[in-house]
Amino acid sequence: MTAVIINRMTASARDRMILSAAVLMRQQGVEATSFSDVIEHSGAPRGSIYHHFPNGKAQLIEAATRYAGEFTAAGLIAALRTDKPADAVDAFAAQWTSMLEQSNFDAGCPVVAAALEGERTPGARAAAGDAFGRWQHLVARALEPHTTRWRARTLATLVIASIEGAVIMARAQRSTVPLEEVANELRRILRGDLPPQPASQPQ
Amino acid sequence: MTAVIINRMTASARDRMILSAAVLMRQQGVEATSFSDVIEHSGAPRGSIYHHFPNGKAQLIEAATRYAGEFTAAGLIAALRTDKPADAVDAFAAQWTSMLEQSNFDAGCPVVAAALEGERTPGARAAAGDAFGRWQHLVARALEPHTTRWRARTLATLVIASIEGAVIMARAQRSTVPLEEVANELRRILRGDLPPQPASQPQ
DNA sequence: GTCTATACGAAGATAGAC
DNA sequence: GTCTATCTTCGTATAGAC
Repeated sequence: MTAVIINRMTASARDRMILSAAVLMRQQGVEATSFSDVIEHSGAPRGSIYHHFPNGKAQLIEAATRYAGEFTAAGLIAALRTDKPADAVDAFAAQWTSMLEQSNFDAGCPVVAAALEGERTPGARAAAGDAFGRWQHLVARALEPHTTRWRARTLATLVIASIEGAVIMARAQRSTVPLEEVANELRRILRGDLPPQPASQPQ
Repeated sequence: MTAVIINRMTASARDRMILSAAVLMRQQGVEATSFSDVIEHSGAPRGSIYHHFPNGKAQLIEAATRYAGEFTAAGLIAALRTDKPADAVDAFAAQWTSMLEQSNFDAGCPVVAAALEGERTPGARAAAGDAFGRWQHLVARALEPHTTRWRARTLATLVIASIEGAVIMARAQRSTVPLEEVANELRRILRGDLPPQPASQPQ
C-alpha cells in the first residue's frame, strides 16, 4: 500500500515509481514524463512497470496525483497546527516558496500538472479535483471557528486558488514575489476581515 | 505580423497556426499538442510549418503564448472599462466562467499551460511570465486611484493568481463553483477593504 | 517479479521537387 | 510557399524467457 509519505530509501519499487512520477510531473508536466524517465529517476526495474501498473501510464499518473494530493494535504495539516489562520496560511505559502527556491523554480505543483491534462488522462484530472477538494475542506474547517460556514468555504477556495496561482506565476517569472504578495494579502484578509462569530450558525 | 486578435476567417496561414496552437494548448497542454494537431485544426498546409517557424515547435508555442497573453489582456482591458474595480474583476471572472462552460470544462488558460512546461521550452515559459506581468500591471493601474501604489500591486497579484488558480480548480472539478467563490471574495475585498486614499503617494 | 527483445505508432525535423 | 517523402528518435505497450 502507498504510504502517506513515501521514503525514498525504504520504499518498494512501486512506491518509488509513484514518488518519482510526482517529482517529474511537477517539473515537466504529465505528457513529458515518460516511463523511461520514471525508471531512471526511481531506479526501479524496467520489467516491473506493467506488473505494478497493469493499466500503464494512466494508472501511474493517477496514483502519483493522489499521492501528491495527500503529500500536500499533510503539509497543509502541519501548517494548520496554529489556531491563527493567518499564520497557518503563511506557513503553507512558505512551504511553496522554499520548494521553488530549492528547485531554482523548476518545480511546481504536480496536482496542477495533472489538472491541466486533456481528455487523455481523465483519471488524473479527477484525482486532481479530489485533491483540491480535500485541501479546500481542510482550510475551511480551520476557518469555521472564526466566521460563518459559508464564508469559511469561499475563503478556503480563495486561499487554495491564489496560492496555486501564485506558484505558477512565480515559476514563470522565476521570482518568489508573486507568492509573497499573495501571502501578504491573504494574511491581511484573515487577520482583519473576519467578524467575530458565535460558534454555531443557523443553517 | 500577428494581429492583436486573430480572425480565423481572414488570417494568414501563420496566424491561423498560432491561433490553433493556443486553442489546443489550453485543452491539452503544450507537450500533447503536435504539429499534426495544429495543421489539422488550422487547415494550414503541412509544408509551410518550417517556412513560418524555422525554429520549429518551440517557436510556434512561444508565439501562441504571446498571442494568448495579448488576447487575455484585451479581455482584461475590456473588463476594466468600469471605474469600479469590483465590477471589473467580476466581468473578468465571468469571461473565464463562460469559456469553461462553453468548452464543457475542456479548455483552460494557454498561458498557464506554457508556464508549466519544463526546461525544454524556456521561451514559452518566459512568454508566460511576461503575460502574467502585463495582466498584473493592468489591474494594478486600475486599482491605483483607490489605494496606495504598493497595495494596488499586491492586490493585482492576488486577483490574477486567484482567478487563474480557480480556473484550474474549476477544470479539475468540472464545476464553476471555485471561480464563483473566488469572485465573491475578490468582490468583497475590492468593494469594502480599500481605504480611501489621496491621489498621489509619497514614495 | 524482473528481464530482454520487440512491435507499433507518432513525434519533430529535413531534403528536394514543384 | 507548399508539397511529398523520409530520417531518426522516442513513446507506450506486449511477449515470452528466467
